[in-house]
Amino acid sequence: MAVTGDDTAATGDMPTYQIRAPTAALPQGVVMAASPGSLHSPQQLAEEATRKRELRLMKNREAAKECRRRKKEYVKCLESRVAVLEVQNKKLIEELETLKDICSPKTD
DNA sequence: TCGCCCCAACGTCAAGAGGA
DNA sequence: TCCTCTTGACGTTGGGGCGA
Repeated sequence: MAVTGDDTAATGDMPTYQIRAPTAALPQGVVMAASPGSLHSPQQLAEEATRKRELRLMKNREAAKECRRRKKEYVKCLESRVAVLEVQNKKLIEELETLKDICSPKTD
């Protein structure tokens, strides 16, 4: 997998959401087409067209699943970063208040 | 128990990006 | 220019919660 989101979670740069994965092997059950030169009759052509469509749908089905998986991962990463930044922000506000107390002149 | 709503996951289509 | 991949959009489906 080319997406390396975990190492940047909640710290530095956002992971690249859209990174192309190297083309994986065909899903199970997919059979490569016969060579086009071996097709002649309209029926054979129709079968070939159907087979190509089914192959395309199968690939896109898998691609959509993977795309959603990456998106969920990305969103989780963003959420955890938000959580970290909120804690950080809270600490800084507290620190600021402390410094204000220290530096402000006493008015008794 | 039933009908309704909400949500997550899915399959498909279409458009755009990028490589050959 | 063609082909493949990626992803947003949309409709469908199944499961869980909730009130009548």
